Amino acid sequence: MPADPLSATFFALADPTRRAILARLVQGDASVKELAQPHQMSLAAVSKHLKVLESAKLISRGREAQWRPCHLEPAPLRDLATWLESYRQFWDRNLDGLAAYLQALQRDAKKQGD
Amino acid sequence: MPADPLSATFFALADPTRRAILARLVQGDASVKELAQPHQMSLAAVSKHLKVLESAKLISRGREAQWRPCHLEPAPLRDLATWLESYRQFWDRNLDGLAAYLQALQRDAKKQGD
DNA sequence: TCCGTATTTAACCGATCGGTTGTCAACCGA
DNA sequence: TCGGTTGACAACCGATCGGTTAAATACGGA
Repeated sequence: MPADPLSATFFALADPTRRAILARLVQGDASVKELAQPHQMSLAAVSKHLKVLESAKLISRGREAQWRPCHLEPAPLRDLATWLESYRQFWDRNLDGLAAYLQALQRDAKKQGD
Repeated sequence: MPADPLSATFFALADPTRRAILARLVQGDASVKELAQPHQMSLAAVSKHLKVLESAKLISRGREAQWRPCHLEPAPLRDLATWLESYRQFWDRNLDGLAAYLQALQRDAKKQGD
């Protein structure tokens, strides 16, 4: 796993299985077995993916008896958004109407959150 | 290189050298030699990095005599922003004041663009 | 205490990564 | 036409990736 945090974040997200796990965790914490269920691979493989996500601090893990519930951590995603922001000016300059589109997306997200 | 576009984008960005190349390209197109100059590695290595960025469609390449100028392409970054948007609701719920912070960042970027 | 469930670890595997060196192709200018 | 510059390509290398199977660990319950 890469040393610098941003590389670790990008690396962790560069795998569909790991992104699917994150997407699942948006809906709430889950056990390893629960996270593994949709994927046709061994539990050990999923455990490895979780280790990658944890080392990138994208998830944290609790302890509940023999379960190790996974919890989504927003900080690295926020950092990623900050990194992306430094390019927004660039693509705003090149793609008209995108700003408005993203603002609309944000509005929708806000509404859903209410 | 990963098959699906989003994985390819994340993979390409999970390397500091490649991100540095992108950052340089924000300021304008550049030749391979020019892009290689700040990095202490062979030209061939940089050429490989450019191939990764190109296959992820993060850059495109022109032809000017024996030069192959590199050009930053915004589309994958825009797609990445769209992917991130689906998590904004999540971290907005968890980190107060972040939305305002990002909106301020956006405003600043807008101003700079004017 | 022994059993079952949940999860991690270890050892292994083929494929790929990120770098190297060496060679080759394309193009310009003298 | 020849030399110099720019860049790509191939072959190679050690390290790491993403998966496997098998064994070990941690915990609660009967």
